Amino acid sequence: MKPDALRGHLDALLLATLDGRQLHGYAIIEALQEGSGGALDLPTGTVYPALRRLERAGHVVSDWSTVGGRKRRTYKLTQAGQRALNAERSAWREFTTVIDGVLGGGKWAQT
Amino acid sequence: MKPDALRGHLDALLLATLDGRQLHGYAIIEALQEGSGGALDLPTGTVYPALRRLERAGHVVSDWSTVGGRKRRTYKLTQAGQRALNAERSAWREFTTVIDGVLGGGKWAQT
DNA sequence: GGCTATATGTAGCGCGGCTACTTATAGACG
DNA sequence: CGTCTATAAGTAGCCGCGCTACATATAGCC
Repeated sequence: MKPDALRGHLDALLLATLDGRQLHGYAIIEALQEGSGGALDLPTGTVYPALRRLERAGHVVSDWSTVGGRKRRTYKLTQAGQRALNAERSAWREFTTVIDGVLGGGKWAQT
Repeated sequence: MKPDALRGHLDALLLATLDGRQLHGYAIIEALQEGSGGALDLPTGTVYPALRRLERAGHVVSDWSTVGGRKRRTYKLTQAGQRALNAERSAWREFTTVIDGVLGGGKWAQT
């Protein structure tokens, strides 16, 4: 998976991963690995700044906790984040429809 | 359609647009508009540099012609470009499968 | 002590799509 | 003729964001 492909879709992935549950950053990375069958292995330098952006945007909120001596910053969606997730999902659907149409429609399109 | 979403997928769109026919840059932009139902309206500052990148990469070749007093640079796929298009198509399929899985798999995934 | 896993974070790079602009011709309209 | 639109190609430079490469810290195992 070329890295550029994620551009503009990372927020959707993070919001979707937090949908209905609260996770800390490290767990989000693992959840993304699992949920993608190993295809997504996002570096911390990608995920942590992205989470802070989402928090600044008001899409998620975070709480600190300590589990087994290790500090965790646990994130969960806000209402605005839930709305943003819905928007991201429909934007994704529209996006794939458009690209699919162009990629497939070259030769064997019938009107 | 947010501009970032295209990142990393523009080459696929251009190659697919040139699949089985030869077009000049301006016509490619129009073909993309048509083929996407108006959703894609790429600025020339996006398309022309991208075509030159594809030519440097050996995926397309261009020929100059003059039609109605206007200069046209007409592009067509090379064999390498055709192969690249196939690769882009399967990469796209894989990409959408992965993202679809994460975006959809949040709550109602069953194993 | 050293290694791995867990956990969070930052500085700075690099690239590619976009904005804004330039150049040029044909044709329509008044 | 002057102006406007459509057609056609191009460049300079901005900007955002995912990535690389670090730094930091604790728990647990050998």
